[in-house]
Amino acid sequence: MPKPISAMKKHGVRGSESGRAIMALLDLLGRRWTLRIIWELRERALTSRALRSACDEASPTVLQARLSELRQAGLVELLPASGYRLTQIGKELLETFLPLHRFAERWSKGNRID
Amino acid sequence: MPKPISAMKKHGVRGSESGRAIMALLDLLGRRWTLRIIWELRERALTSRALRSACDEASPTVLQARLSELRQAGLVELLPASGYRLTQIGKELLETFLPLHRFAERWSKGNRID
DNA sequence: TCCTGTGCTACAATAAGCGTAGCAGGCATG
DNA sequence: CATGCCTGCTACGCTTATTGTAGCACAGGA
Repeated sequence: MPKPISAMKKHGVRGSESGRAIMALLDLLGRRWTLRIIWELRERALTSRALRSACDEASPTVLQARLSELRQAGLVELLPASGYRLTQIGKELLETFLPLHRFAERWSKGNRID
Repeated sequence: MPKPISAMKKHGVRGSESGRAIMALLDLLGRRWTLRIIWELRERALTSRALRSACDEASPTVLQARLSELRQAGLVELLPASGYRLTQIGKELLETFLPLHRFAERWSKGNRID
């Protein structure tokens, strides 16, 4: 880790001090459940509890933490009516790695997971 | 986390028991330094120490762990001569989120990181 | 009021990550 | 052989992140 989180300004993103946006983004996405959350929100808004179910009953502690970070980053927003959903730029992010889905299939075929 | 890591067969990938390749992939990529490592290997092979420098002097413990996982997943290989580099399918993975670079720039402009 | 669902949080325990230091092996040079 | 330097890799003690369980306050509907 570039810097201890506790040394950052509240809500900062590790790697951002490098001035390289890609580092900050990779760091943000490289935290547990972040990618998964974005993935689960790919086609519909979800309430926090529905999201938790979708994420295999992950701990609400981390989920809330990730949701805060994602909202802070402007990638996810909370609508009182329908729950959490991707923002416009959040959807753009999703689209950049939608091909990942097809890749995953190809990859798992040549890769003995268990 | 779907299951405690210690409950998995050695070298398994969390999420793989769901039968959904994308989950296993998202989980693999959603560990610290994994995305960054792939990124740093995008255009050249690196020795473990060079990779460590590139990754802002990250702890060798985690780096080695990630490299093992990535090799296990067939995305990275170690060449005695030149060091670590992406495999063919590893490069394909990289290409699926190369657009991330451009996205990161766009994203950071509308996002006050610090 | 009572029930249900929402977003969210406390808290203790476990697991992951970190930083320092150092290992064995290969391979050149003296 | 001895010395030095580089490689991949690991031990270990400490800090941080994540987990799991439980529960909060609030809002709406019956």
